[in-house]
Amino acid sequence: MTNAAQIPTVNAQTPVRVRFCPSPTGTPHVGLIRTALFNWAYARHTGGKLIFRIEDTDAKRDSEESYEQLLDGLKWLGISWDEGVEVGGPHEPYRQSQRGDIYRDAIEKLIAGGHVYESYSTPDEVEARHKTAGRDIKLGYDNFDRDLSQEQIAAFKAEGRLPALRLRMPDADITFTDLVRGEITFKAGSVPDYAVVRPNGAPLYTLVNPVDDALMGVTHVLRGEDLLSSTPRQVALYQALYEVGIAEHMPLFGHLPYVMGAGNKKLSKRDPESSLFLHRDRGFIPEGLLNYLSLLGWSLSADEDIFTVEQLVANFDVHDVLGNPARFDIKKAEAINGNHVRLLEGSDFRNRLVPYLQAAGIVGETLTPREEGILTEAAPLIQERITLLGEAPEMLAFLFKADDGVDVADDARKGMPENLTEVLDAALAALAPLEEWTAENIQGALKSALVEGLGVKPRLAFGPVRTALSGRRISPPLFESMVILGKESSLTRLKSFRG
RNA sequence: GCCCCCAUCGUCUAGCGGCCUAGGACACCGCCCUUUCACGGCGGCGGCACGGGUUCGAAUCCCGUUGGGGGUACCA
Repeated sequence: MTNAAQIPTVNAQTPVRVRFCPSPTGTPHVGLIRTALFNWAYARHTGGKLIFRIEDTDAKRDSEESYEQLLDGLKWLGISWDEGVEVGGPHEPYRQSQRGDIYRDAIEKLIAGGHVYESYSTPDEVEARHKTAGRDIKLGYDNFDRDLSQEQIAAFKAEGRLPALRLRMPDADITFTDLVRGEITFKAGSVPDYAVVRPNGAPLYTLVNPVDDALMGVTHVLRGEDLLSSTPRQVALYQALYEVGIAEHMPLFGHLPYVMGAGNKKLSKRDPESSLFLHRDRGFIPEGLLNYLSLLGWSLSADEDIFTVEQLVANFDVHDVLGNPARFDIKKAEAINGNHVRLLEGSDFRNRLVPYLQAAGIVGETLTPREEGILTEAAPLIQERITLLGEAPEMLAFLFKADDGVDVADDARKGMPENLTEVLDAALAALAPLEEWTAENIQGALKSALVEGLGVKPRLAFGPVRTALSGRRISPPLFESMVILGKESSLTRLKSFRG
């Protein structure tokens, strides 16, 4: 490591190569997705490449199901990658569990170059040494095995002990310029030699992540702030990798702020709001969720909160990302989603409702022509009334049900006028003779019969009709709903509600 | 303990030395529109953590304090 040539760094001319490299543990977390989004946006903005790599080096925690969910989530959101799992690329394979030979080769080179050494101390022994010396065990590894003599090593081997491999950290400050935080320096000696290979030969994340980034030519490492403190170790490893011919340059690092949950803790996997799929199930649309997520640490301009992913790509630059943690605010996320729902083209909105209607059991797996028709007419009625697509089933169910299948919610029975029966009778009498069943005619007939005729306030006049037809206190616009239902159904429901 | 990061309305943010008596959005509270609920419109509430510098001038630069967060693994 002495007098070694300094590793060159990435400059503004270097074509951008970023990567998203999750470990497949658990269901996709919105913080993870935000990281994927920023990497993707930066790649698209700069005309660079996004590599999608899977860091499944911990067999105990990784799962195939989680891997599938990652793919599902990314595809749903439209976050595409240029190299990686499924699409292939020049650096296959892209799952670290399949790259064992590559790591073995890197390890051999690092050993040959004297950058890593065998460490026989067990964690318990390190802790014990700290305790007897009266030091805090939180100090971490004590570099005990750094300069073991050949005799000591032979003795450990004779005991049958297997060594972990540790990177020899340089005895100098480590400085790098973070893309979102600026220059950061870790003082010499503050980071102990760290393990890169387990005693059983399995490489650790600390090794494989930089090795793969180096091999894949990654230029910008954009990742969560939780990895900030491991950066000096990676910088040191990169230098070693350069010296043994594996790395060509030092990437630029950018640590994205945490996505916080309630209180002052980061949004936990156990926190339901962290689940990408929960949001999808509730009816977030990709446009809305992506818009909201990109607002966590970044902003388009001083006064625009609603924007498209095209605008994001056109304007996104990591240098503009803020370093402070952002709280995930579900209310704001929903409000932004509502804006995007309203922005949807009518037929697009209508079609996106189908899976939610199916999930709620309102319609079957394939819609009947009649259901298709109802949906087409009803969708425009609720597009500006909902913020989440998942609200549609409750609002539209009555249109798809049989006349005798309408349930009346408790709160819909409240607030009925004293003369409920009289109102219903008058409504029936006014509607029955209508020849042209249009919203205008229905409104006119009801208004003159109830509001003007009986002198009932609009709220009390139309409330009973709404409840009779929909069974709900809240519904799509009443007269238009009655048109969709048709005259016969409307009158039938009015009669049966009258009892 | 040590190391590192962060600090503008309740929340997300604009602000990169004078355009700031600090702008927008969400939330909240009024009013208007109105067949319910929404949408939309108008208005209100509400913030530069604190203390020192630097400067003619600081939310903006520097230092410190306080507060919060993360790391300190043979997890990632």
